[in-house]
Amino acid sequence: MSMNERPLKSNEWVAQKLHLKLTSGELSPGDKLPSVVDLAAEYGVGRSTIREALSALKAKGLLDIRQGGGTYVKAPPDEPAFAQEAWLDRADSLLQLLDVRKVLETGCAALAAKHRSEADLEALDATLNEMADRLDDEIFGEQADVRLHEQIAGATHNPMLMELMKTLSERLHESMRDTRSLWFYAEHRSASRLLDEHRSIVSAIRGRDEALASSRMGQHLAKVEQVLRDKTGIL
Amino acid sequence: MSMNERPLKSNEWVAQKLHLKLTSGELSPGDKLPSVVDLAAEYGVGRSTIREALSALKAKGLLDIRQGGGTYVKAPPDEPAFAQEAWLDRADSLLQLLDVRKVLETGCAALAAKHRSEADLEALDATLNEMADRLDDEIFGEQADVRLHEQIAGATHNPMLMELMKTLSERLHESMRDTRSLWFYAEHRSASRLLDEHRSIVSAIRGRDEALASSRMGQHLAKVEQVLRDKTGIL
DNA sequence: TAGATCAGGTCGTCTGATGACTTTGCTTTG
DNA sequence: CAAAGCAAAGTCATCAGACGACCTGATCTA
Repeated sequence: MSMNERPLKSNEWVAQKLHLKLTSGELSPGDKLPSVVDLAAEYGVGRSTIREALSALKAKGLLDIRQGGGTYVKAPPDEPAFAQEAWLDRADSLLQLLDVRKVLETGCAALAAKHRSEADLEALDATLNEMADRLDDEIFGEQADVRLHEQIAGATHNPMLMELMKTLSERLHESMRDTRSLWFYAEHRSASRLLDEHRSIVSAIRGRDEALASSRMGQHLAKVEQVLRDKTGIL
Repeated sequence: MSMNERPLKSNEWVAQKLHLKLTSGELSPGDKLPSVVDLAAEYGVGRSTIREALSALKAKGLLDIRQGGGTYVKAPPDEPAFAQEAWLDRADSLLQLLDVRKVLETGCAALAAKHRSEADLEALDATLNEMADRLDDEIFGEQADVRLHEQIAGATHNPMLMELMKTLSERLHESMRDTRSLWFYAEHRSASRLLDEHRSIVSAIRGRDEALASSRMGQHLAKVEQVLRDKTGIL
């Protein structure tokens, strides 16, 4: 029954929805949007509301509205990547990047313990099992690692944290591209130990123990950082 | 020659006119614009046209439109139009916003405990003393509160965290602009209790006790959230 | 005095009507 | 047959009236 507890005004809501379709690639530059009337029907709002949303997106340079012709997706203003994530550019060093990661990941672990659903647990288990099955596959191991941390962020069911983690993770991997790669999974022993740590984190999330999940994640990241320190000169 | 004489659409024309008044200083940050009805009369167009123009300017971050309250000129964004923080728009609800805040602030508290300098401590103490001296000044109390949390973020010496906190904090206050205001400092008792909590957090930071600083910050925010829940219906 | 109530101002949205412009497909014409 | 002409449909642009939601400040009441 409690269907509408929307903190956002309808026009903002529509604008966000459309903005998502633009950035997520569901709509590509050059594509034509449905007519105002159709959009109004689709989102269950009036035409004025749609027009306000479109005007806002147009003001941001995302849309091209042609009278009588329709509404089209404009080519992104060239440098979206740079300006978009301004906060990331504040990083003076990899060390700071890792600190932010620690903050976000421990927080995610705690929130995941609080909000995780059964489906989240299943997904986490599946990833853990895959990791166990292919302990010696270095490339796969790293991908699964990334995926596991993504899933933990996903288990918070908080879109902002997921976005933040995703962006940070990309930047982190980019920063370490040269040095990181596979050293981490080079030994069976390391991979095995990592798996144990991951399991214990997931276990805490399963048990809904926020503090434990957070601290285990913290310790895990500290160890990763330590290895990074020992095996490479980048810190 | 440039045949750029295509007649501007009314809404664009109005948006340009208003934009000029903003950038030319004829309207300064904080100023209140005429009502939609008045603007419509002034420019000889319909209300929808005015609203589309306002929506566009709002999308560019130039205006603050408050339902029932009027339209106000926003402080010009430091980083011009393009420094939009995409991650913030992912928020579906105030609850999620508060969760992110908890993650960031507890993390900041821990990192502040690790990295704080003597100068940071002095600044924190100064703010605490001011809060103590003016326990009954509600407006000042709130400003000092914001400042204290900013200083804690600053004590991490991590520009990314400072940026994230600043952006989040602005958004949070905007979201709660309506309901928050001064209820929190309305009673001497509340202000006094808050001061104690803040002192204990700073104390943990001084002692370089990361875990303690983090948990105290967490408890502090939980209490704030509880008050928010009790005193207002917005959660 | 503190809280409840009320009224006026203002934003938020829907809707029907009308005009302007673009696209498209069909028809006319050389 | 092909090109020009034309009419209809599709779509954006704008207006005006009506209502609801929300904020503020003044008034009333316990």
